[in-house]
Amino acid sequence: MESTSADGGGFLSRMALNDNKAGMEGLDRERINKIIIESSKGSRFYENEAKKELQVNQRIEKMTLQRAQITEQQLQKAHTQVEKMVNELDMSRDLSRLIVHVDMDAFYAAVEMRDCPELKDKPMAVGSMSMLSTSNYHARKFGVRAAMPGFIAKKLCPNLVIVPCNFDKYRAVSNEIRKIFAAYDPNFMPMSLDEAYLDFTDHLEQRISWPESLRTHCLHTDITETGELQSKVPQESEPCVENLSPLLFEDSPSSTPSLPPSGEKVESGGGSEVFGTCVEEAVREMRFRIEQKTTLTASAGIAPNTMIAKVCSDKNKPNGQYRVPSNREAVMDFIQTLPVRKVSGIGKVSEKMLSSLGITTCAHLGQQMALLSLMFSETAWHHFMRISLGLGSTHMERDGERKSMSTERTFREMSVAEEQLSLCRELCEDLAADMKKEGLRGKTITLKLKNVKFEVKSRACTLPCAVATTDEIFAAAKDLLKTEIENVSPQQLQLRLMGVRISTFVSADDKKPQQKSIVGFLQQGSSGPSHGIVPNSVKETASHLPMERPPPAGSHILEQLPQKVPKLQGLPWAAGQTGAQVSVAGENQPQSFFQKAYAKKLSLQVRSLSETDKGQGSVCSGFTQPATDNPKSRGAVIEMHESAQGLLGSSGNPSITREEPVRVAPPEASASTSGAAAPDPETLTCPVCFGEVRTTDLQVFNRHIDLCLSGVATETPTDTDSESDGDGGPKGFTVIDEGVPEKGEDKERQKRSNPEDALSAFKTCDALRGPSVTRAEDTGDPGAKERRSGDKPLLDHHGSRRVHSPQRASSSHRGDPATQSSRLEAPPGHEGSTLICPVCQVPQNTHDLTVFNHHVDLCLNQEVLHMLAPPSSSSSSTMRPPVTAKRGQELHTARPNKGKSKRRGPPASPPAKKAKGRGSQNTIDKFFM
DNA sequence: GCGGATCAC
DNA sequence: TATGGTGATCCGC
Repeated sequence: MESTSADGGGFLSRMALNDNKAGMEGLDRERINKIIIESSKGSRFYENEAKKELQVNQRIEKMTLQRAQITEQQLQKAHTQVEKMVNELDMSRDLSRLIVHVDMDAFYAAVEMRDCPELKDKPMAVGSMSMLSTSNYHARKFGVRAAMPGFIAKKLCPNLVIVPCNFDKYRAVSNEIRKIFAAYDPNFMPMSLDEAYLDFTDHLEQRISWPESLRTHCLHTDITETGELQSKVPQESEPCVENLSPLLFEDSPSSTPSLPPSGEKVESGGGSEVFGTCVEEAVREMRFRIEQKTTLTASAGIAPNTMIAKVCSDKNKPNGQYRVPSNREAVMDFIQTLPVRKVSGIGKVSEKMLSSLGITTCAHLGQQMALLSLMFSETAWHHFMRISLGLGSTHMERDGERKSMSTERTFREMSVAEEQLSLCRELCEDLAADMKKEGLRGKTITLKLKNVKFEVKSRACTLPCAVATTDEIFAAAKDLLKTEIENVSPQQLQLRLMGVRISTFVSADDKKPQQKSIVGFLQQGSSGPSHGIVPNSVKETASHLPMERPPPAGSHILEQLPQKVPKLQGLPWAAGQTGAQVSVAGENQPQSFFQKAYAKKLSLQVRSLSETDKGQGSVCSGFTQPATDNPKSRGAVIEMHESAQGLLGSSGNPSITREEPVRVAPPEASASTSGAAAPDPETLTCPVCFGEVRTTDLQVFNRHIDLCLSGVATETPTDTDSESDGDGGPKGFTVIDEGVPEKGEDKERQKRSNPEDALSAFKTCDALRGPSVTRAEDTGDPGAKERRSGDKPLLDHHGSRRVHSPQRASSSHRGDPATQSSRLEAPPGHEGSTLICPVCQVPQNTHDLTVFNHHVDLCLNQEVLHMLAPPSSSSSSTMRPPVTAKRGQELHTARPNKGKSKRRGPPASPPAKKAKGRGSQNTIDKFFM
C-alpha cells in the first residue's frame, strides 16, 4: 500500500510504479520509482499529475473530517443495518456456478515473441516510445509495464526492445482462442482480445459422462531445424507428433495442478494427453488446447463468481491456474488477505481513499462496513459489501446496447483555430463512419479537449433529434469548439488532444424520433433490423433471442441487480440481420427506369440544396438556453454493479471553471408538419409517380404513396384536408420534420458561417485539411472496443460436444421488424400476385405488403444514398492529402487506420454504402421541394 | 442533462 | 522529443 502521508516530499504516489501485476513482485520499487519520477519531473504531465494528486488528497482530507464527526450512535445504528444486509446477502450466496476467467499471458508481447524468436530472451515491450501496451516478463523485472511511456521504460531497462503494435495479428490469435472458449461455453464473455469469462457449469455437467476419447487431445507441435517451436496446422484431427512444451517464460511456475498423474504424458512423447472430468482438468485442457493452437500460454482462475475468478487468474500467472472451491469458507478465506486493489473496480484512487481509513484488505472492508455505509454513496458501499463477502456475478449477462461512441486523437500542440476545426471535422467524419457501420443515431454530442497542460475538459450539447452524419455531428461539435475558442480569445487554445463523442442513442424501435426522421429512413435502411425484409428472418431472429438464465433460487435482490461485468458484445445486428442481403441485392440490380427517374429528380433537388449553406444545419447553436432548470430528481442509485467504476467519483474539479453548458432550444411544436416548411407548402411531390399531391396532410400524402407503390393509384388525390384516417392506419413515408432549422436558427447558422468569420473560413480551405497531426502510436488496447464488436465467433463444433446452454449468438436486436408500422395497406385482391419492387425490379418472394414495403424502403434508401454521395467525397481517409512529416519525424497521417480496432465489423455489417456528402439535412422537406 | 473523475483494458 | 484510446459509470450540480 502506498503511504499517503509520505507524499509530502514531492513524491507522487499516483505516478509510482504500479506493481499490481503478475511478474512484478519483489522489485526494487524505490529505485524504479526514483527513475520514473526523475524522468517526469518538471514536465507538464507531471505537473498535472501533481495537481490531481492534490485534489485526491483534498478529498481524503474532507473525508477524514467527515469521519471525525460520526458519532458512536450513528455507527451503532449503521452497524445493525449493515449487519442485516450482510446476512441477507450472505444467505443469498450462489455457489452453484463454476466461473472461469481466462487471461492470456502478456498477450501482445507473447505474440511478438512467438513470431520473432530472437525476442524471446530479451526484455521487450509492445508499443512505442510514447506508450507501451504490454511488456514481457523479462522486462517486468525492470519495472517495465503496460501504460508506461516507452522512453521511461528505456531508462529503467536500456536494453528494452520496443516492438510496435500489430493488432491484426493479435486479433487473429484472439479469434483462435475464442473458438476454443466457445467449446466450453458458447456464451463466453470476452473482455478484450486476450481475456474472457466463461461459465463452465454446463460443460462440466456434460463432461462428467464423456468417454476418455473426448477428453484426449493431441500435441501439435513441431520442432524446426533451429529448435524453435512452430505451430502446426491447428487441426484437431491431425495425427499427433512429437511434443515440446513451449516455454515462453523460463520461470513459469507450472503450477497447473493435474489430478491424475497426467503430466507424464506430456513428457512421454506419446503425442496426446488425457484430461479428467473435473473443472481443474477441463480448464487445464482448455489452456492446453490454446497453447497447442497458438503456442501461447494462458492463465485461468476458477471460482463461484466472476469477481473471485478474475483475481484467481492472476494468482498463478503466467501459465498457471488457481481455483477457489465453491464453498463459503473457501471464498471467505481467500478474501481475507486479499488487497482491495486486486478487485476489479477498485483503482488507484479508491485504494488510496480506503487506505486512509485503514482499509487495505477485503477483510478490513468487512470490518468497516458500518463506517463505509456512512461515508460513501449507497452504490459504493453496497459494492464494498459485496466484495467483502466475496460475492460477484454468477451468470454471464448479455451485453447491453452500446451507450456511446467516440473518437479522439492526441497530437503535437495545435493552437491554430482553423487547424483545430479541420481536425474536428475529421474526427466527426470518423465518428460518422463508425456510426454508420452500426446504424446508430444519437442526440448528444460531446467535444473533449485536452490542452498542453494535460487539463481535460468536455463540452456537450443535446440536439432535439438524433443525428449520425458527418455534417450533423460536425455542426454541433464545431459550435462547441468555436465557443471554446472564443472563450479564450484573443489567446489560443493550445490543444494536445481532441475527441468527439456521440451518445443518447435513439433506438430503432423508438418510433417517435426514429420515424420522424428522414435521415433515419435514409440511413437505417439496411443496417437495422427495423427494416427486416424477409419474414423468415424475423422468425429466425426471434428464435435466437437470448434466454436469460433464471436467477438462482433464493437470490437476494442485490444478487439479481444488473451486473456490470463485461458482457458479450451485443452488436444489435451482428447476426441474422437481413437488411444487408437486401441492400446488396438492390445495389446489384441494373438501374430501372424508376431508379433513373428518381435519381434525376433527387440529383436536381440535391444540387439545389447544395447551393445553400451545406450541412451546417446546426441545431446546436452556441447560445445558451435559459436554464429550464428541472428539479433534479436524483433518486438513490439502486443498481449494483459488479465492477462499479468510479464509485468514488468526485465532485468536479474546482480548478476548472465550469462554463454554462451549451444547450439547444427544444424543437418547436412543428413536429410532423414540417412538410409545410417546404417551398410550396401546398403540394408535395410523390416519389413514385412524381405527381404533385396537393395536400399538406401527411397522412393523405402517405396514402397516395402507398397507392402508387401498390400500383393501384391512377390518379392524384386532391382532397387536401380529409384527415379522415383517424384510425392511424398504416402509413407510407412517415414524414418527418427532424432537423429542419427554424428560420431564426438558419440565420444564426449562416451568420456563424459567414466567410468573414475566420473560424468558419477553414471549411472552404481544403489546404487546411489534414493538419499536421502527430498521431498517437497505437498503444491503445483494442480490447475495450472489441467487447462491442459483435464478432463473437461461432461455437467451435468439433465432434460430439453437446452443450445445451442458451444461445446468445444472435445477439439482440434494436427493434423488432414486426413492430414497425407497415407501409401499405393490403389492397384487396393482391394476395395472390407476385409483388415486384418498383426500384430494383426484383420480384419479391412475399405477399406481405409490410414486408414488401420494407424492401422498397431499403431500395429507395440505396438510391438516395447513391445520389447523395458526391463523386469525390466518400469522406474516406484515402482522400485526404497525406500529411508531410517534418524531418526526423514519423510520417503521421491524420487518420490512424489501424489502431482503430473499433468495430471490427462482422461480415453481417451493412454493405459499404457511399458516404453521404456534405449535403445538408436530409429532411423530407428538401427532398420534396 | 452536463462536466469532471474513476476505472478497465 | 516523448505520458493512449474507447466505453462505461458515478456524483454533484
